[in-house]
Amino acid sequence: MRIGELSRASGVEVATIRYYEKAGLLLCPRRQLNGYRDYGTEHLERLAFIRQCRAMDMPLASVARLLGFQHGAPTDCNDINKLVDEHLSLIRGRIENMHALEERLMTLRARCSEGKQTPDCGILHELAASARESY
Amino acid sequence: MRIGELSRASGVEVATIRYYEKAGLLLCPRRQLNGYRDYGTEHLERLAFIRQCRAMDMPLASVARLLGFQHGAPTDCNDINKLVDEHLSLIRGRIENMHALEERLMTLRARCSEGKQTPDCGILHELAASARESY
DNA sequence: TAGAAACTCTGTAGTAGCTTCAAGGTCAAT
DNA sequence: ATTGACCTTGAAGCTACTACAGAGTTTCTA
Repeated sequence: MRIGELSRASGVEVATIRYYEKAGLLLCPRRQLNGYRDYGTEHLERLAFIRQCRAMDMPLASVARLLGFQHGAPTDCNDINKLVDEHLSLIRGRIENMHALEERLMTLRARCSEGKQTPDCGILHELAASARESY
Repeated sequence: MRIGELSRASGVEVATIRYYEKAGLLLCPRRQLNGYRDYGTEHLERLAFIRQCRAMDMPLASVARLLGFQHGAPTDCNDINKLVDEHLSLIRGRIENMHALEERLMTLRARCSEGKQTPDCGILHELAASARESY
């Protein structure tokens, strides 16, 4: 399978596949006589695995660790649980942040209505005021 | 005021202040005889304004536009409202994503319990399975 | 069979928003 | 005199790609 086919099968862009190879996440495939990369189903599996992890916004370093667990010698899998737990709290932290942000933006947005001029814009005034309060 | 003092007053790191200057967000301050940057309160104000915007995760390009509105000629402020509205929907989109992610991670996490070995880890199996389903 | 289109290769640079580093100059206190 | 804290610049590193340049290969179409 050439890289374009792998790309279509996996839904991962060609350039990204090469990037993963360089980053050590995807094993180097053998080459055809013309130098083209020649992938097998094991590459597709691995790439799809990476895609699943990335869809959950895991950093590539974590994906690499999971791949290590998957293909390495059997170990206690507490580290895997921990990795997922930590990622979960990261996401939850972000959600909290985003909610606070949403609140802040809604309040801010309510400060200005249509048809005003910039010197009277409640948004700019609010931002400037809270800036002054911050120091 | 030297850069370290401005940094302490604003809560923005020295290197970041210089970065903002290079990026054109912060006006170049005059220099002392020894070449040190010499800031006034107007810089502190502006920097604090930037910090407020960044705390709401606005991209620097948007911050630059807001600064332009703040210090430029008076205009209709619909563009400001629009900028905030768009940022708000961006944040809301992210929140939705994050919630879906949280769900997915919780389900994933529930697949494995303590004291297992990697070949029996439900997390790895689940990830591999959904990878296989994806192509 | 010629030529165009689609594919592949490598290496490099660009993106956002910083952070860190290297190598040096300045200044106050000991 | 020297230590330590501060300042200067420019360049590189970070994440995870994406885009481009310039070249070679394969495949389709006229």
